[in-house]
Formats: sequence, C-alpha cells, structure tokens
Amino acid sequence: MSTPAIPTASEKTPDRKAERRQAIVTTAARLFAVKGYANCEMESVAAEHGVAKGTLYLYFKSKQELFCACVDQGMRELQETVQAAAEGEAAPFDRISAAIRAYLLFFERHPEQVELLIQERAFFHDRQAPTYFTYREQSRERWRAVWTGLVEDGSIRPDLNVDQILDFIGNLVYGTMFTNHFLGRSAEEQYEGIMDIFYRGIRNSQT
Amino acid sequence: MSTPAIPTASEKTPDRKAERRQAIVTTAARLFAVKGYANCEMESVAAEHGVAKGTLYLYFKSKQELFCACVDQGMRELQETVQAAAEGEAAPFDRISAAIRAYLLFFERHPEQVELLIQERAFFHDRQAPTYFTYREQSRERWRAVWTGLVEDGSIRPDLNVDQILDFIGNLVYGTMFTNHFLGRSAEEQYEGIMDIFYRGIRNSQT
Amino acid sequence: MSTPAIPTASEKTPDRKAERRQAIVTTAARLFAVKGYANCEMESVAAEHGVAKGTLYLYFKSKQELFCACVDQGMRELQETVQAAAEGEAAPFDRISAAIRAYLLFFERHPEQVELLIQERAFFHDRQAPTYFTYREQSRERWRAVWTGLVEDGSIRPDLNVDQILDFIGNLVYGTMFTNHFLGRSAEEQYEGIMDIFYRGIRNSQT
Amino acid sequence: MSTPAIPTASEKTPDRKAERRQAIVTTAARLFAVKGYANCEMESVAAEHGVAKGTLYLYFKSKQELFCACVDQGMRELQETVQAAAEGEAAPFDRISAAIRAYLLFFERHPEQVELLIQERAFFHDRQAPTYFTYREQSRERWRAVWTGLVEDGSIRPDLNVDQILDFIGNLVYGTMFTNHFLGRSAEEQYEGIMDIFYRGIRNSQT
DNA sequence: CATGAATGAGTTTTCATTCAT
DNA sequence: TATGAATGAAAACTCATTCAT
Repeated sequence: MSTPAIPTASEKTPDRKAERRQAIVTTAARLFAVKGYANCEMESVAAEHGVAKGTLYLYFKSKQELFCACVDQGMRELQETVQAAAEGEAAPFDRISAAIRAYLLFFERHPEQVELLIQERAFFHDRQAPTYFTYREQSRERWRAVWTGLVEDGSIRPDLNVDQILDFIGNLVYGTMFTNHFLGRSAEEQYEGIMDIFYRGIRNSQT
Repeated sequence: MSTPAIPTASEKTPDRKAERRQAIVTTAARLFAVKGYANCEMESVAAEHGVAKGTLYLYFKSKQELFCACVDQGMRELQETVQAAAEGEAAPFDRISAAIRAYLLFFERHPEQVELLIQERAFFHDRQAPTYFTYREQSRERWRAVWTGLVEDGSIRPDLNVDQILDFIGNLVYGTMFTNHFLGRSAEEQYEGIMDIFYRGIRNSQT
Repeated sequence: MSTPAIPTASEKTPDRKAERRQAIVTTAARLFAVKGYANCEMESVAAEHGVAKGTLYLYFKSKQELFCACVDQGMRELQETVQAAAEGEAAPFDRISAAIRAYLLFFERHPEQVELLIQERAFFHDRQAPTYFTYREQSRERWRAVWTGLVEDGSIRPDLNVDQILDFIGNLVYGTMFTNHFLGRSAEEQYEGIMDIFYRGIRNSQT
Repeated sequence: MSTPAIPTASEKTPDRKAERRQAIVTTAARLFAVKGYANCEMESVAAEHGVAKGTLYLYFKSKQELFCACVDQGMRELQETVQAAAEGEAAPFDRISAAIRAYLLFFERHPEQVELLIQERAFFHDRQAPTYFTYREQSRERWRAVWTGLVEDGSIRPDLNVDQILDFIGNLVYGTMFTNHFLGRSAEEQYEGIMDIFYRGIRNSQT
C-alpha cells in the first residue's frame, strides 16, 4: 500500500493517470448532474476541466464510460462514508443509526449523486443494472450479520426476520433520500423521527 | 352524462379527438418506458400506433408535450386507483392499508409509470417540478385528516405528529415502489411485512 | 360581353368560380407579401379567408399556382391603372408623365405587389421568367409608337433612339419603385424631380 | 502586410480560419444564387465545397449567418470595386462616370450578387434592413461632396439640388442593374447611352 | 500526451397535398 | 362543393468520436 519514496517510471505514470481520471470524474459528475446526461456535451466537460475534448478520450473510452465512472465513484464514496460512520460506534443499534444518518447526509452533501442515479437509470436501463442496487446488495450482506445478532439477543421482535427488516430500512432510506433531494428537506431534521418510527412503530401500544 | 343518440357535430369532434389522444398516450407511455425518452423517436411511436409521424403532431405540439401527457395520465390513474381502494374500506387503518396496497400494486401493474417518473426527472428537471410530487402533495392533504383523527382518538403514539407520519409513510412506499420495480419484487408479498413494521416498529417492546 | 338577366346554369357556375378565385387571390397576395412565400402556409391563407385548407385546392392546383395568380393579377392591375392614367391625357409628353406617375403611385398603394415581385424571383427564378418583365415587354411595344412620334416631330434629341429611351425610363422607374418601397419614400414628392431630370438632364447647358 | 516567415501559433490559426470562412462564402454565394436560399441545403453547400455538413457549422452558426456573410462580402467587394474605379479618375464627372460603369460591370461579372440581394429581401425582410441600402447610404455620403462641388462650380443646373440628383442616379443604376441581370443586357453597351441621358436629358433643347 | 478540426449519423418538426366524408 | 384529418418527404442542426499534427 505504501508508495515508494522514489517512484519508478512504471509506477509514476499509472498514478498520474489515475489522478487525472479522478479529477475529470469529479468535474464530469457535477456537470452531468446539473445539465443531465443528454445535454452535457463532452465539449463542455472538457472546457470546464480546462482540457481539450480529445483529451477526455485518452482517459475514457466513451461518454458512457465517463458517466459510469462518475456513478461508480459516487457509490464507492457513499459506501466508505457510511462504513466509516458505522465504525465509529460500538453498539449495534448505534452503528445502524449512525450508518443511516451518514447515508442521508451523504446525499444531502452530494446532491449530484442523486441526479446521477436517476440519469443512469433513464439512459442505460436497457443496458445495465442500476449501480446503486449492486452496492446495496453488497452492503446488505455486511449488515445482515449485525441484524442477525440483534435478533438473536432478543432486541428485535421475534416474529420479524432479517430480510424483512433489511428490505424495510433499505426502501425507507432510499425513498427518504429522493424525497429530501426533490423537496429540499434536511436530513438532519428528519433523521430522529424516522428512526423513532422505525424502531417503535406508529401505533400506541398502551391501548 | 348520457350521450344523445345523434350527437351533434360540435360534440362528436372533440370526443373523437380526446379518444385519439388518449390512445396515443397509452402507446407512447409504453414505448417511452421501454426505450427511454431519448431513444424513443416520434417515428417509432407513430409506427407502433399505426399512424404517420405527422399525425402525432396533430394531437401534441411536441415530443415533450406527448411525454408530459403520458406522465400526467399515469399519475391521474394512480390517484384514482388509490382513492378507489381507500373508499372500499371504512375503518381508518383499513383505509390506509388499502391505499398503500393499491399504490404498490398500481406500479407493479404499470411498470412503465415507474420508468416515466424517472425519465421525467432525468430530462426535464431544470424545466419543471416532478409531476409525482405535485400529486403527492395533493394526496397528502387528503390523508392528513385521516391521520389527525387517529392521533386524536389515541390510536397513534401521542408523541408523534401527523407530518412526521405522512413523511415517513410517503418515503417508505416511494422507496419500496422503486425497489420492487428494479429488483422485480412482488408488492403483494412485501406488503404485509411493511405495514407490520410501520405500525409496530422493529424493536422488541417486551425488553 | 353582357351578362344575361337570368344566367343559365352553365354560365353561373364559372362566374362564381372566377369570383371566388379572385377573392382568394386578394387575400393570398397580402399574406404572401407580409409573411413571404415560404413562411406563408396554405393553412394560414385558408384561415385568413375563412375557408378550409382543402377548398383552396379546388381553385388552385398548388401553392405555386396560387402565388402566380397573385403576381399575375397584380401585374394586370398595374397595366390597367397605368393605361387608364395615360388615356386621360392627350399630348404625348403628358401621357408619358401620367403613366409614370400612375406606375409609381400604383406600387405605393400596393406595396404587397413589390414584395410579390421579389418573392417570385427568389423562389421561381429557375422555373420561369419574371412576370414583371413579360408585362414590361408588352407595355414597351405600346409606348414605342408614342416615343417614335416624339422623335419624328423633333421633340426629342435627334441623336437618341427610341430603344435607348425606353430602356432608360424603364430602368429608372423600376429602380425608383423599389427604392421608394424599401426606404419608404413617397412617389408623389419624387415624381416631379425625376421627370425634370429625365427630360432636361442634370448638366447646365448654359456653360 | 508581409507574413512572417515563421508565423506564430496565435497568428496562424485565426488566419486559417478566416481563409476557410472566405472560401466557404464564395462557394455558398454561388450556390445560394443558383438554387435560391430555400432550395439550397447546407448539405449541398458542404458537398460542393468538399467538406462535411458539420464543418460549415464550425464556421457559421446557422444557415442564415452563412447567407448574410455572402451578402456582406458581396457588398464589400462592390464598394471596393466602385471606389477603386473612381479613384482612377481626377475630374469629378469622370469619377462619377467611372463609378457608375464599375457598378454596372461589377454586377455583370457577379450575377450571383444580384440574386443574393433578392434572396435577402425575400427571406429576411421582416428581420433586417436590406444590406444593399446600408451600403448605399454610406456611399451616398461620400458622393455628396463631389456633387456639391459640381453644383457650386456651376456645372450642374442651378435649380437642381444634390439630394434629388443622388436619388435619381441611385435609382437609375439600381433599376438598370436588375434589368441587365434579368434580361441579359450588357452593361458596357448601355453605359454610354445612360450617362448621356442622365447628363443631358431627352428633350431637344434646340426647340 | 494533448489538441481541436473534421466528420456524418440521427431526430424533431413543418407543411403542401390528398381524399374520405 | 367543402371539409379537415392524415400523410410523409425534407432539412437544419447537434455532438460523440476520430485522427493528423
């Protein structure tokens, strides 16, 4: 993992290339989100990034590949952010809460990623599965263990199964994320209320 | 409401026109959903409908207008479907459950409408508010009364407020609808589990 | 030439038809002039005239034929107007002056005819000779006799020939007519000055 | 005026671009004149010039802009040609005669420019003033001084004013130019006769 | 590596004309 | 005769991609 103090020629080049790619992706993601995939010309990405159009093709085979790199990078960052937040907590419920909070905050801070998810589906639904759901699937497996533990130690209603819970919370945060984006709602404000209902339901159990 | 046996010229024409429009919208909605707005040429809509390209322009000023008519019709049908389902029940909780079930089933039976919502956002986000949220807002107001009743009669946890609940359930079904669509999940199967957690939460209250 | 008091069926119809044609031409001429041939749709002519699009095709085989009828009618009216003015005068020079004045005034009162001449050339120059020049040629022959008389009676410089004069005056009024139209000049004001130079030249013969 | 042996990058590019534009304009002017603006597709201009359609749009924003460039270039060349001819003469009357001759010869050698003037008016009369009259106005001011001199030194009939003369000659050459073009008349042949009548009138002053 | 001029396939929209009623 | 719904050819313009420099 550690970079040699004096990078050899063979290493330096790919590093540079990766950095350049990275930088282009950041520029492109913003532009794709703002203008939409169709209205965002390679020309404008190049101009915004301060390079020539042809240069983009040195780093990405096509417009679609550039776009996919944007979505991919976004999902990778989402995952890292959520993961990091969860790792800051020890207790299972706290990890879960932290993860959900981080998820909602991530999209609030990166609204372009919400748009990118929509654009991806709109333009490439006949060609590929939504990247989001690929990541969601991976994530699901990691969290399954946590929930299984909570079920086993009796923290969760015994009549619920883990898949049901994973689906529920997955759909809930997914829908909340979109709504927050479209309606300009703040994640921080909603977060507590959401978790409260998720944990305890809406019904008055006293009755 | 009854049509005269011999319709006058002034009535017959608009009727025909409206029917034709309607029929074109149905064809177009399916094609827009399958091919995506960008890849769905007016030519192909016309061909699919068995008319000439120019004919479409007798009924819709532009491709965008045709598309918007598709989204609008879908949202109108959604609303009617959900409304009808709710009206079949008397008890508040039953009305709510029926509405949610009808909502999820509607999109399962009309997967093209899910795609249309995505396409609309992807292509026209700088030009208009998502039609879905316009309808959601209207719907929200109708349901507020129901929930307020439930809060007042003590059926709902007294520490929850109606807006919080409306947001929660709105986001939940929105997210569930998309997930079902993308992952091919069946609404009927999920529905019970979702309502259960929504009403009672996930935590074991025995503890 | 006289119309029977009770027109027979065979005569009435063509008359009506001719009247209708006439009326359509008047409407069309104005619209062609204002919007230009290309931007003036048959639809708009029909609407402006208060008939259906298809009706126009009962009177004119095509858009081009309708247009040509407009130009033709205009040129015919020009000729009649000029002729009538000339016939009101007895002396040759007076006839000439009156004709020229009538010509310039005709186009001032019928600016649409100026536009029509331009449109005709612009759209149909590869298909036909300008109608204006057809009429000009006819007219030329009629006026040749007048000028020949003036040459023979010594009213005209003996070193000039009739063709030279006919060309000169023809070009002069043609150019003046266009300029008046484009620059909004009034024919009445210019007329005297033009004739003066035409008759006497610009040079000071005293010197 | 001399080009550096080794042109710098900053100079070379705009030069090339200007040259290319120039060349395209020449090709386009001819085609617009022959086929007419409406019937002259960008495709055919490109083909005729040996480039692809898209290339034209690198140099001109639209078909209209290309067309206007053609008219503009023509009028600029006309002005230069006439100016140059006038500058070759010293005496005022000779300058005037030379200018008029050059004007008529220019359009005889560039018949496409006559067509372009017509096309411009036919297609863009609601959008812009005819370019010809813009140039005519400029020219008029330059010639006013010459005519004023002639009036003051008594070469011109004292009862004429300069504007009247400028209008007359302007209209005369304008009309003559069109007639020559439409009827295939030769400028060289007509020129002497025109000037003769312009200077001395048609009437026999002996009488 | 970087550039940016050149390419040309592809799509929306218009509108003259037809023809069944 | 009159209508106006239907047709489909035609053309401007865009922009992803290539490649010579």
